[in-house]
Parts: sequence; C-alpha cells; structure tokens
Amino acid sequence: MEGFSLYHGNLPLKWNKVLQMTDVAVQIPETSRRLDAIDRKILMVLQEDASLSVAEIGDRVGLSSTPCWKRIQRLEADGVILKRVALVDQNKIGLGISVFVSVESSDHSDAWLKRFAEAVSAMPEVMEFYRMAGDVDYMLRVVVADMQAYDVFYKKLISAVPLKNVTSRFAMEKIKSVTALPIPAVVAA
Amino acid sequence: MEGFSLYHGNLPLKWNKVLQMTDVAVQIPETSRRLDAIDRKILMVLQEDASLSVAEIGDRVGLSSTPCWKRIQRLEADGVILKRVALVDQNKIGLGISVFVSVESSDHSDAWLKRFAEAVSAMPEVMEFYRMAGDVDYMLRVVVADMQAYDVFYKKLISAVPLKNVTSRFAMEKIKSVTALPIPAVVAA
DNA sequence: GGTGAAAATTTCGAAGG
DNA sequence: CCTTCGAAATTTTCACC
Repeated sequence: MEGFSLYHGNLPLKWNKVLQMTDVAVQIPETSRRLDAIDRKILMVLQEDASLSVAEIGDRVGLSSTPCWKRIQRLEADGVILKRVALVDQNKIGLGISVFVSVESSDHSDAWLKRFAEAVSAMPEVMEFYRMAGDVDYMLRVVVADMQAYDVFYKKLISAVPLKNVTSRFAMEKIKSVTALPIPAVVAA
Repeated sequence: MEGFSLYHGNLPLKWNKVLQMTDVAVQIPETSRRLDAIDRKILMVLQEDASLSVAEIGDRVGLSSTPCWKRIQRLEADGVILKRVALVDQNKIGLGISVFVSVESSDHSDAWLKRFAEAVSAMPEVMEFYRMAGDVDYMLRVVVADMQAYDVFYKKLISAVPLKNVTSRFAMEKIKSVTALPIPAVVAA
C-alpha cells in the first residue's frame, strides 16, 4: 500500500502529474514548484525594480535571458508574482495624511462581517484592511488628502455598519514604507 | 513694490523661470507642473498595471503614444512615479504572518529617534514604519514567516533601543491590500 | 540551461494643426 | 499640447539545441 501514501499528508512536489496520469477529469491547478535560490533572487530583484530588462535581471541572478524569462513567466503563471505596478509619491499628489484605524465590532456574525468587509473594501481610501486577533477586531490603513477628507471617510465608515469602537491614529512622519517582502536569501533544505 | 510679492507666500506656478531670469546661481529644482486629468488617469492605470505598453495606456487615457510617453517620462522625472515594482504573494513565499506593532518610547530626544529610526528601518521584516501623533509613538507593520521568526524580530526590536511599551497585534486575515493610492478622478479648479 | 532570430516595444525626432 | 509618421535601438518571446 505504499503507493497510496503519495495521496496523503504532504503531497510530493509533482503530485499533479501523478494525478494527471490517472486521467482524472478534474481541474488540477498547476502546483508551483518550490522556489529555489535563483527564483528568490529574481523575486528580490523584481520587487525592487520591475523596469529592468530580462537580460539585466538574468545577469544579476547569473542566468542568460531565456531561462530567466522562463522562470519569470512561471512565477507569474503560478501567481507568485501577482502583478507589476507603478508606485506613486503620496505627497506629490496631495495625499498628505495616513491614518491607522482600529475597529471593534459589536456584531460577530458572518453576515455582519460580509457587509463590513464589502463596504470597507470598496472604499478607495483604505489601502490595507485586516481582521485581527485580540482586543482590536479590524485594522485599517487609510490615506486621504486632508482632515476634511478624513472626516468624510470616517462618517462613511461609521455609517456603513454598526461598530462598537473606532480609534483613529494619525501618522506624523513616514519613516519607512516598502512593498518588497523580506525574502530569505538562503533556504534551509 | 508689487513685483516682490512674486517671491512671497504662494509662489506662482513658474516661479523657477522667474528666478532663472534673474541669473541667480543656485540649483533650482524643476517644479512639477500641476497634474491634469490625463496625468491622473495615467497614474491610475500605472498603479494597477505597469506592464502595459505605452500605446495601450494611451488608448485608455485618450492619447496617442507620443504624448502619453512624454507624460510618463515627465511623471518619472518629477518623482511622481517613484518606481515600478513586482508585487509578490506573501503566502506563496511562506510569509504567513502580518503584525501591527505599536511602540511607546521612553525617550523623546533627537538622538534616540535617530537611533531607533535607523535600527528599525534596517530590519527587512518591517514593511511600514510611521511616527504617530497621540498615545502611540510609532506604528509598524511587520511580515514574518512564523511565530518563531516573530519572536526573533521582537527580541531584535526591544534590544535595539530602550522602549517603554510594545504592543503586537496579529492579523488573522488580509481582507484588502493595495498599493494604488486613491487618486481623485476629478479635480476642482 | 543556452543560442539565435523574428516580432513587438520603446524611444525619440520631425512636420504640422 | 496634440497627432501622425517614421525609424533605430532595445526587449520580448519562442523554436530549437
């Protein structure tokens, strides 16, 4: 019965291929191969500068263009790379205020959460929105032009669904802000 | 004396040209022209997808390639567009934990702030780091692989400089997370 | 993983409304 | 400031080893 162990617990890296060989007629998402050191390097580079040419990225990670390009394609297909975006200077477009908002809810039902999540997600001022463990139920990072705009946002927030408590903390100075995730340079095998 | 009013209070849009005509031998940074509706559209598009071709962006904002390209060049030169980056899926690279950390400092001197800011900025786990107004002095958003990694970070943090209070709040679910700033579609003249 | 080459884009300059 | 028309340089993309 050892063969069956392939289908339990930790699936082997290429379990999808195994399943495909059985002609199962279900949609099998391509599992992403474990990222090796070069993939991680590519991600580190692209997280800092996505305007580089494939050849330049290849140079930096020690690969020629084609294999580098293929890895990038795979990382995108696997959803490891979500998208490429331009980062804009908040102050240069007049969005001077960042606010961290802590929310405590009065209602913990699924229906309430659904309504709250949809309402808050739809607000463009909300750049991050997490459900939390502990004393605070939700945490938001909000960006607005000025206090008047924040007041508009605040009223929108508290009128969307019933809330027990809302605490707004205003940022005076942005000391660090990055989009690059801390990818460990070396991976223990 | 009306001429002198040009050099006081709200400077006119092209004050740098005015100063240049006086042959002042100082470095005068090119002021960025106020962003018009098309510039804002370009920024909105590029904040969502920086992999589009200039021609495609031009189509979406109602411009042919050349002027669209020139505007993008200018937005980059002016620093409105900071850079282009790839966004990576946090979970796909094993970084499962997001933590919001509130810090109260015991020391409010410049020297302390400098040391603290440098130490925290150097930590790759810290993705955002703000100095706050009010009860909390600093707010951090930290990303780590697991609790053990968070413990390592936490010990690093509290041993870097003396702190009065540190509160860690753990995220259970990321409901929304965007890098696109909320650029108002229409601007009042 | 590498080479090479076709196809597509980028990057500008020029002429004109 | 926009449009269209090039056209060279660069990059992307892919067939093949």
